[in-house]
This record gives sequence, structure tokens and C-alpha cells, in this order.
Amino acid sequence: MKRSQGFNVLHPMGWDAFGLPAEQYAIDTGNDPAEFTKKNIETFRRQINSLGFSYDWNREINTTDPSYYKWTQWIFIKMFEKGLAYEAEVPVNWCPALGTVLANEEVIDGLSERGGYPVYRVPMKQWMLKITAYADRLLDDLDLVDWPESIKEMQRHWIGKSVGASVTFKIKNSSSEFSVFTTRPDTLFGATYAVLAPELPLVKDIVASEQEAKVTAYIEASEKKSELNRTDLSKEKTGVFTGAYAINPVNGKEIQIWIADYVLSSYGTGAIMAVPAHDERDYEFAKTFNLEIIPVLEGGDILKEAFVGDGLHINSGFLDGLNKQEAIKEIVDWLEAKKVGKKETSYRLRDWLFSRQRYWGEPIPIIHWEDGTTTAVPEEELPLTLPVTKDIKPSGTGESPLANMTDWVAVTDPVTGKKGKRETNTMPQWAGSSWYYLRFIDPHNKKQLADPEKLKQWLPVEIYIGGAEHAVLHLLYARFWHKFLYDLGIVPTKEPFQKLYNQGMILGGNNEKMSKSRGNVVNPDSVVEKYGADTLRLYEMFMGPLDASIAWNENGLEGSRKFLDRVWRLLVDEDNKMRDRVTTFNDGKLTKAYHQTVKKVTEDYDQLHFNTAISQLMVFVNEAYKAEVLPYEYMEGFIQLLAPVAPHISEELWLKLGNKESLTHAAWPVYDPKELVEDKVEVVYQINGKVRGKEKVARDLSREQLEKAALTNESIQKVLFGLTIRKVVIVPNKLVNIVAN
RNA sequence: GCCCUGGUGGUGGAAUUGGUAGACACGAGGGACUUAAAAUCCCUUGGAACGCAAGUUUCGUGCAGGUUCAACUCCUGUCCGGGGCACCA
Repeated sequence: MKRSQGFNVLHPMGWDAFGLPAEQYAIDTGNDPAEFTKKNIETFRRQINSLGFSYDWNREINTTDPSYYKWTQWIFIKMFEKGLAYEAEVPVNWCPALGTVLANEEVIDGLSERGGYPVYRVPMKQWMLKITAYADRLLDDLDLVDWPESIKEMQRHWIGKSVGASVTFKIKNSSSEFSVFTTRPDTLFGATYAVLAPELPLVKDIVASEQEAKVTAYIEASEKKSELNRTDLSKEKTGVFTGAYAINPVNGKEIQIWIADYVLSSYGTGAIMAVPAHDERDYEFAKTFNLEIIPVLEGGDILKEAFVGDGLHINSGFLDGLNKQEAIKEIVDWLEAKKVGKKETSYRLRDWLFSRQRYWGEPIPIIHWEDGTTTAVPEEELPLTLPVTKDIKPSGTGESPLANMTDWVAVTDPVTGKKGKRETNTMPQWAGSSWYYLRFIDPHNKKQLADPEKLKQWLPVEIYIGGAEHAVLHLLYARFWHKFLYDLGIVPTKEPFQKLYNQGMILGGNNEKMSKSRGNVVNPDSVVEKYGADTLRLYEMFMGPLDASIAWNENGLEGSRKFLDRVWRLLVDEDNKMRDRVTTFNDGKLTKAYHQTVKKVTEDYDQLHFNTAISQLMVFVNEAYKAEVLPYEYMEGFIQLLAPVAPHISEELWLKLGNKESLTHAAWPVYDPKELVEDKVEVVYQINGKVRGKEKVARDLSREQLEKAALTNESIQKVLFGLTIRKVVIVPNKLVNIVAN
């Protein structure tokens, strides 16, 4: 439609084909992922073409193609140069029995999905991308885009900016100290114990000898739990006392230091001050382990539950009598003056764990030299390609299978003769998909990621249609990369996607997500063969709103086919000729319906409301069946309206009507608003809000005329008999509501 | 546990800012055409009660309240389904 309206439309298709499933299949079958990925892509391309989508295959891209991932690697090197890519020790799901690192989805209840072997969280050196450096911009620039509010909310929530303070606690009989982050520094007087995340290195330094056994056991147990697992167990609080005490800086009080897995090392400093009187989790924990609870805010009943509302401070020394806002300011000033804390902003967003211990991903273009230095592969050597192999085996050490390929791994500096090893981790699937929309704009460019002039012409992406499962991760990563490229002066816009729309899924007949393991997959090939591509397209669009998930149902499919047949018979007779009813003569009987249809369908398409657009097309066809003459002009317009959902039949009918050129180049039909103006409107008469009558009256009657018309209406008078009119509400051209008793 | 999202006839779903609930389609029922069937065309179709009938009354958008002349729509509470999650300290 947009093309027919004179817009220049970029409608490309690409393949994001790296990733775990392909790797698994390669390991299982001993095939080269590059080969079967190519075959699969060919199948998909054939199916897509059979449905008549007008993709521009000249712009096809494939994230696994070296000429594409050359630029993915190039972006990584730029990040590395800017200090945004760094190495850190991060826990992974290590499965000793399989000799490999597992993805979260491969771990079920602490055991590997394949084989059921135990899985441990162990630290491993990994590449990280510093997305947190962009946290504020990722948050603030959400205001620039036209996205559903719920998605923006999810991203805001994910970034999770919160303003509070850090407070430093000294440890009794020790030179160590630790900081906590709190959004409620004003409740510091109520801090009766502190909790550290079990994996914090400090724990081992401070644990008292008599508690050591218990603490070690607890740490080991929590290593086996994933973070999600920890949340699952949130109802029952667990934890162990370390035997150490911290000094509350505000009153010198000694408080116990515990470890518990409800405190995550990844958020804030991995340590909290617990104020059980005014935090629900701390309250539960304190109740479980019988720890002291001191209220520092007025209101609530700490015998029953934590009080999280606002109240005047009590038991809080110099904060007594202040409200939350005043007290926070006062205590932060105090902490800063005493140098035991300061105002601080914390984000829930963590840096992006960017490496995978896999073969089937973009190689990370980094060399580790024997002298301990680390450099990026020189730009002119890109792309750094994956070594071809049919024999992908786990390395056994937790490294990627690439570690086995010693020829590939070993490098020697041609100038100095220095020896080095290539990075064997590869990039996650998110990498290639974080910038592919840029490559579509200039897919064959050998010199740069894309021509700046072309980027300027096309960006930002006007509408991005994708699944809701990408609401946070993919869309946040892509925004991050885009902003980074903006800072490098490569892309001209701050945001990649102006408008966002989440399409729903078509579910299997049993109302579950289609998947091979559920056996409810519908292959488009068989549907296209039985009913035709147009029917499939029409039905998919007619099933319901684009953003809803709906179960597949073949009955409706027949209905869609019937409609298309009906359209055909409306215009074409048994001899396969255009019907005589289609003529240049216009008796005006279809005029209003036609203009209404053009208006509604055009507007609905614009908003992606395909189901209601199709229903309007059906209404028009029903009208047309009743009409004696079918004005040529209207029929042409109708076919154009139908074309986006059923291109094949539309094109054929278009030719039947005597056109020589394809309809894709014809201008989109327009409606005349004058034809839609009604001189009579139906007005509803209500009594006490209930419909008691309706009548067609002239348009734009005055309030007085409408009231009079209502009161003189026969059925209204009947109901009104014996009642006293209290009030009359009038909505011009719509209704009259008489309040009476 | 938290966050997001949804709940409308037998079914998929419509319904602008609060203003005629159920568009359109599927299914079902009836009729026409046919030797018959399929296909096609036409009619009926939210529930209940009343009526020979045209029709009338009444209930009805998960449930319970509230605001309003008027609520699928706004507010409060609650139940159920779907999706997400990293205990926001």
C-alpha cells in the first residue's frame, strides 16, 4: 500500500543463522553448520516466495556470511578500542560430565538437560560489553521513540535506575570494610544486621572460625543454584551467620553479618544493610532467624509486617521527626561529611556478557600474546573466518570447540616473531542481529558498514515489527550498538527504530506454541497446495489482530477461500470473461459503500488492523452482490485494496479488467469525504440510560429539535407515561437520554 | 514472589473520546436449485421468559463493588489464563 501511495519502501529479508540449535545439530550429526544452514535458508526462501511476499532479495543478508560478520567483528574491535569491551571473571554453567559450558535453557534444576549431570556455577574469563556506560541514554532516549508504553516500561524497568546512597560499614576487629547500596539511607538507624552475597570474596576473609564449616557449605549450595532458582526459593529465606560483626556508622552499634542468597552479587555492591522493620524481605529474614527489628518510622505494626510507607522518623537520633525526603537529604549530608557514604545512583542493568564457549558464532577478533598482552586483529585482516570442520567436539575444558583447532588458534607476529593464541570464544547470537537493519540499507558495500549517504536517506527504521520476546534484550542491545555507532559518527540518528509493533504468534491447534516436540506444526507448503497462497495470507490476517496469539484452525481457512472465490465470481463469468455487470455506467448505488471501504481499509492498513480491513472488504463484496451494476472504477479500486492481502488473485483480476500493467505500480485509491456525508443520522432515544427507541433524523439538528423529536416519539411517550422528566442529556447526532422517574 | 498482558455468543473476533454490545467470518438451523449430493444463492442465529405472530420484557463483556444521565471502556478489590523475571535492597 505504501508503495502505491508513492513511498519508497525497503522490504528486505535476512537470516540470523548463528546459534545453539545449529551447533547442537552439527555435533549430533557431524555436519558442517555452514552447509546445512545454507540448505535450510533455501527452503525458507522458497516457502516465502511461494506466499508471494515482495521481498527485495538483492538485499538479502546472512549473519553467518563472512562478508557480513566482517562488520560485526569490526564493530567489536571499535568497542574494544574504546574500552567498551573488556574481560572479566563471570560465572558460567559448567558441566564437568559433558566437558562443556551450558546455556541457561540447557540447565534444569541444577542438572544438564542432556544426561542429567550436575552443573556448577564457576567463574570463567569472559568478554563483556559495557552497556552500563549507556544506561542513562538508553533510559532517557526512550522518550524519543514511538513505542508501546508497555515495552518502554519493561526497558525502563530493566535498566532500573534508582537513586540512593552508598554507606560504608567497618568490620569489627578487622581492617576490612564493605559498602552497601540503599535507596533508604534514612532508615540507617534501623539497620540491625547486614547481608552479603555468598559469592563475595570478602566473605572468606571475615568468616569466624567456628562458623567456617557452615558458611562454606552454604556457599557451595548456592553455587548450584541459578539466579532464577534462587528467586523460586524466595518464599523460604535461607542464610548463615558469618560470625563477624559490622559497625553501623551512624550509631556505632555492632550488627551481625550474614550471608544469604536473596542478596545477589550482581546488583549494587552485593551487600545490603537490613532494615527489617521497613523492608519486606529483610522482615521475613529477620523473623526466620530471630533477628532484632527496630522501627524507625512512625505508623505500621512491626509485630505483624514490615511498614514500607512514609512516616515521621523515630529512634533515629538527629533524624527524629523528619519525613522520608527530608531525612534522606539530612543523612546523605551527614554521611558525606563523615566520609562514610555518599549519594549514589545504581542501575539494575548489568554489563552484557558477550562471549560464548561455542563454535557456531562470529569469532571474537582478539589475539592473546605470549607476553601477556591482548590486541585486536588488524582491521585489514577481517573477516576472521571460522575454520571449516565437520567435527565439532567439546573441548573438555569449558573452552569453545575452536580450542581444539590448534592450527587456527596459533598465530605468529610476522614482524617480531612473537607467538600468540586467538581468542576461542565466539559472539552470542545477539551480535549479528544488533545491527543487521543497517546492512540492509547497503548490503554489498565492501569498504564500509554502509554508505553514510544511504544511511542518512533511510534511517531511522520507520516501523519495526517483531515478537514481544525481544522486548528487552534484543531491542536494548540493538539500541546500545546504534548509540555507539552514533558516537562514532557512523549512523545519523540517536535511535534505530522509530516505531515498534509486536506481532502475535499463530499457535498450534491445541493452543500451544507450535513446535516439533509438541507435534502441532503446520507446514505452509501443504496449506498453499490445498488452498493457495492468497487464502493462507488472507486467513492469517483475518484471524484476529496482528498483535494477538491465535490458534490455527482449518475451518476458517475454508471460509477465506470461499471469500476469494466469491470475489472472483463477482467479476468473472463461467466463460472466464469479465462480467457484463462491470461497466462504465454508475447508478450511484455503490458509491457510498465504495468510499467508506476505501477510507476504512486504507486507515486500517495504516494501523496494521488487517482483520477489520478485510471485514470491510467483505462488507463491500456483500453490497456489490446486491447491486445491478458494478462501476468499473469501483471494481478497480476494490481490487487494489484487496491486493496487499491477496496479491495473486488481485493481479489476475486486474488484468481481466483490461489493464496491461501490473497493479503494483498503480496509484492507491483515494476516497472523497463528500461522498461519506450522510444527510440523515440515526439517533438513539434512551430513558434512564436504556435504549427505548431510535429514529432517523436530519443531520445536525439542534439540541432543542432533538429533544422535541425524542419527546414526541411514539415508543418514548409510551414508556414515559406517568413519569416525571428530571433531566435530558443530548449528544448531537448520537442520542437523547431522558432521566425520569 | 515481582513485572507485563489478556478475559466479550457454540468459535475467531468487532465496538472512535465513556454514548445503540456482538460488525465481519466460522459453526449450527431452515429454505431455493438438483433425481440426489457437492458447490452456489437467500433467510435465521447471545441467553432466558412471554406471544399464534409482527414482536415484547429481561439478563448479559471473568467476578464483587464504585463513579456517571450513560461503563466492554474510568476507579478499587478479586479470580483465572498467557508471557517475562536478574528478590530493584
